[in-house]
Amino acid sequence: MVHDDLQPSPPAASDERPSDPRAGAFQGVREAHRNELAEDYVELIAELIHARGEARPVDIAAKMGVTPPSVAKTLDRLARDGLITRARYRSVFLTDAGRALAEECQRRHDIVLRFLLRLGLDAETAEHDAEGIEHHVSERTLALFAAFADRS
Amino acid sequence: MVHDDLQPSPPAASDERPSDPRAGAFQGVREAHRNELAEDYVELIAELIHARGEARPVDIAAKMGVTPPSVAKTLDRLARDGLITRARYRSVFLTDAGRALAEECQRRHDIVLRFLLRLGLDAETAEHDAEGIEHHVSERTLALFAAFADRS
DNA sequence: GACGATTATTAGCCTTGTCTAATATTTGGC
DNA sequence: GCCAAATATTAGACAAGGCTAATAATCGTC
Ligand SMILES: [Mn+2]
Ligand SMILES: [Mn+2]
Ligand SMILES: [Mn+2]
Ligand SMILES: [Mn+2]
Repeated sequence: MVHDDLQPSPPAASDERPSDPRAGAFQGVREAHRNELAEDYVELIAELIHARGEARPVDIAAKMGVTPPSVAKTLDRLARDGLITRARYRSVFLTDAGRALAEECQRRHDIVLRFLLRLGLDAETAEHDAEGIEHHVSERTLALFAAFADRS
Repeated sequence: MVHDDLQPSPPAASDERPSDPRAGAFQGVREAHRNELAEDYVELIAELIHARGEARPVDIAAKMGVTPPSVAKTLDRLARDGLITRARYRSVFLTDAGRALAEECQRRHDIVLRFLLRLGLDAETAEHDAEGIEHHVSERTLALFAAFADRS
């Protein structure tokens, strides 16, 4: 027996837990939530820079509905992750990676929003729901949303 | 000057931050995320009880894709919040409140899922996206989803 | 250019939600 | 009924993300 493996192990599957099919969906949601705050921040920062020429913590705090210290801590994480650059007491800038992410998020946000409006939702509810839904829409779903939003 | 108020304060608004209109959307998303895990758990517990007669931590862990200790800690919070009852080393039961929440979540999950399928999405992606989207769908949006899913 | 108001940061606290390692309990097979 | 395997719990670590209070820096105005 040259290489009698003896493991009746399930068909490989590197290092996951038993992984009920359902588990994959929940893991995907947790993954989305890990990226969510960064996505909303870079998107907002891009908008502030576009609208006012700069993104200041005080404005980020007002738009996000959190306190300035919460913004400071989050910005530190974004800088650590290479999405922004910042100097003490100065406004915030996007790195190339941050700008790329922001554009991707803006595109996705826009599609989801237009989709909800097209479905017949009022503007305020559409914006409210889009802010959460956008992070849980696969590329495949996004394509269907876009097609529906743009249908004649 | 009997009662010269001197506060040019904004039109009341109890105790919120300056609250850009946008901030409300983000606050709503944060609120949804605070309820999310409880919702997924009670929904899953209800399903396990229906399918197998009981909800055991080991099965919850497999379906959620997390470790048993994570389940244990979450179940403690659910018990603290009055959604389940449990005895050590025994399976888990829903309270009336937990059962009510589970039914509400099942209804919502089902509508979102049927909507995505109706839109043309494959089953696996639909289930994946629905697991996240369901927590960010207002009652108003849900009604539109249901109408679309059930349209002739 | 000094000074008060605004803005930013720091320090420190708290909860949630994940994990691993160790321990306790239950259960099924003999 | 015993014992090993399966299951559950506990202990403890850690990161994220929110907060308040205190401090530091900047800015606008005179
Ligand atoms: Mn968002
Ligand atoms: Mn879910
Ligand atoms: Mn669900
Ligand atoms: Mn979410």
